[in-house]
Amino acid sequence: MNIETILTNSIVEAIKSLYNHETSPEKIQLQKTRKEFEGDFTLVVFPFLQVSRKRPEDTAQEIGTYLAANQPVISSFNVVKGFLNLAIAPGYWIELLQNIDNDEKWGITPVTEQSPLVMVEYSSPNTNKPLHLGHIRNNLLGYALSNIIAANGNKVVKTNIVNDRGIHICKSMLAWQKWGNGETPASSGKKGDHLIGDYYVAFDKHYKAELTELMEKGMSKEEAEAASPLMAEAREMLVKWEAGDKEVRALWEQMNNWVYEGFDETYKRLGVDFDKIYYESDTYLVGKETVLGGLEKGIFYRRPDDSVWADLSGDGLDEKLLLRSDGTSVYMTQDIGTAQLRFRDYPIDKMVYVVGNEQNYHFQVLSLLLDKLGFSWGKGLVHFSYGMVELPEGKMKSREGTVVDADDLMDEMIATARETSQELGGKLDGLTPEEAADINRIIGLGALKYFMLKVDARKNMLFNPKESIDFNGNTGPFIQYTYARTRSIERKAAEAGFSIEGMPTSISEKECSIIRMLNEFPSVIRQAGTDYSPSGIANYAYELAKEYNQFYHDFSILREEDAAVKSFRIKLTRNVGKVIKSAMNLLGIEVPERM
RNA sequence: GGUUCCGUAGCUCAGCUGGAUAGAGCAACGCCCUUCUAAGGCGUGGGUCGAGCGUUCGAAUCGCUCCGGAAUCACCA
Repeated sequence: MNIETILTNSIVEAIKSLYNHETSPEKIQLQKTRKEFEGDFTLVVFPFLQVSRKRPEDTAQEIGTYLAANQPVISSFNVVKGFLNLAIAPGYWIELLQNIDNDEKWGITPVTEQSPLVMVEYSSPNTNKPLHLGHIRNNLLGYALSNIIAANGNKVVKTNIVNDRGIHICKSMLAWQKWGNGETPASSGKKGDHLIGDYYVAFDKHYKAELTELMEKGMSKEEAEAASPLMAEAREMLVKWEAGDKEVRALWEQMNNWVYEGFDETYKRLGVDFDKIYYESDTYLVGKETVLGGLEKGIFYRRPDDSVWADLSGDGLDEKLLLRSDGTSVYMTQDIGTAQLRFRDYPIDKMVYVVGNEQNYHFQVLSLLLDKLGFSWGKGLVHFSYGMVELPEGKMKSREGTVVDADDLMDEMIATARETSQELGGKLDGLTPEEAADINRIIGLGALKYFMLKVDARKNMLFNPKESIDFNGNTGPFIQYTYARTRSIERKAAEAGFSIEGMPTSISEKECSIIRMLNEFPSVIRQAGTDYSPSGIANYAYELAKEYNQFYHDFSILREEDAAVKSFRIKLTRNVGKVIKSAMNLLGIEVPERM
């Protein structure tokens, strides 16, 4: 049984015995004792003053005396104002460490046949430009979230909806036809997604030039936009695409495939993956059917101009367009279609959408619409809404060239890790160039990933490419470094043929504190699964690493004379490593064996 | 204007189901490598937790009002 549960039960018992009053375990406020006080757990006694009818100090003293006499796990206690600090007997901590050591998957809830199925959608790129910094946050959050949900005993299906159709991709296609001279990823050496992105930019450049020209001839901006031949061509291409024009479709497929090859490379490098990918070109028609079905059932209504709408005023929202007057789909319709397909493919119990907070309203509406259409998980869908990544200059704007490209950023991170390794000197001696490169990759990406994941996902975050990423302090590399140390200790203990001989009779406060942290891990995972909070795991990993580094600095482990103490410390080290690795795995951050 | 979210140290962020003197890291300054990894450890300085009112034994945390910032309210996706 969990130590906190044991204490809580004893406290309930104490209150009953001392004051003849029944309390429920939820009312017991038990917290970690703060560093400046002595003890492991602290009971706040203020809530019991009413039943004890005594001063806070006296009440705490009474409860403490009772607990010390009746609960063998408690070795001593002290009272500060209304706070009862309880110290746990070393023997119990030692036993706890043993239990943790015996559990290979400490904190992870196994998945069974009966486990609910949670589908997590993330990434959701457009196929007209490469992934950027915002996508990185999305991908890392989505992947980490999937791991956390799985660790809480759910079946997880990771999914990606690719926005592969629409005017945006037509723009790239048109530009490529006009100015591409048949350029391919192979001929140019460019990644496919970057190649297509370049043509998207080229379209915009020519379009802008065209507008300027038209406006110089005296047109207003609106008139120029309407008259632009380039835009007209793009729209015409979209119409052809919708009509299934062979030539357009062939070009579309070829260009999209280039993009997918590029995306795959980026995803692989980022360390994220998907179980099932959906394409909007497959789902948008299904969405239209579903909406028309809803229209027949009277869930939606048709306006005189033939457009189809949902009236959500009963739910405190506005009316929402679902099909344009020309019968074509809008964004919402496509999401409904995607939901429909997914529901056919999987027995979904819960759906999680990892999408930026600019779409909060969209998902509020989607939830209501899906519910009205009869999807059991519609009402309970989770929009995991994350904040924007901002640059020192403000928001990223592709037109102004202030986007931070995902591939470039990863390159830079790895290069920085390499430079730092070299500066520190001797770090990667004795390794092959391949091994060293791999460690630099792990560290560089670890820094990036941890930086993105440690902050509360809901909040907008600031990313300063020059200053934000550091390798010291509260960073991924610090945690990785701590892990590498634990592995080094383990290796050396193994080389020395060290065997476990007995257990110490007393342990230091720092050691108690570390075990208390290891003991917390399952509830940290549970909490992160409840709040959908990767940052909770990240901050925990940092705290644990910091605690261990202090311990490492102050205590000798391998040079300890007493065999029992030594084996205890090695075991502690091993489990710190195990938990750090597990936490980092949940976040999708690799951890190096040495660095 | 309506709705939602955010405001904590110079900077980046924790802490938020109410609990002790509000914590880290970065940046600045000062110590510690003959020791299992110094990507480390120790120390110093730095705060009216946006403002005010309320709830109570107790508020960064809960409620209300205001001030600042962001997102959204499209026959765009």
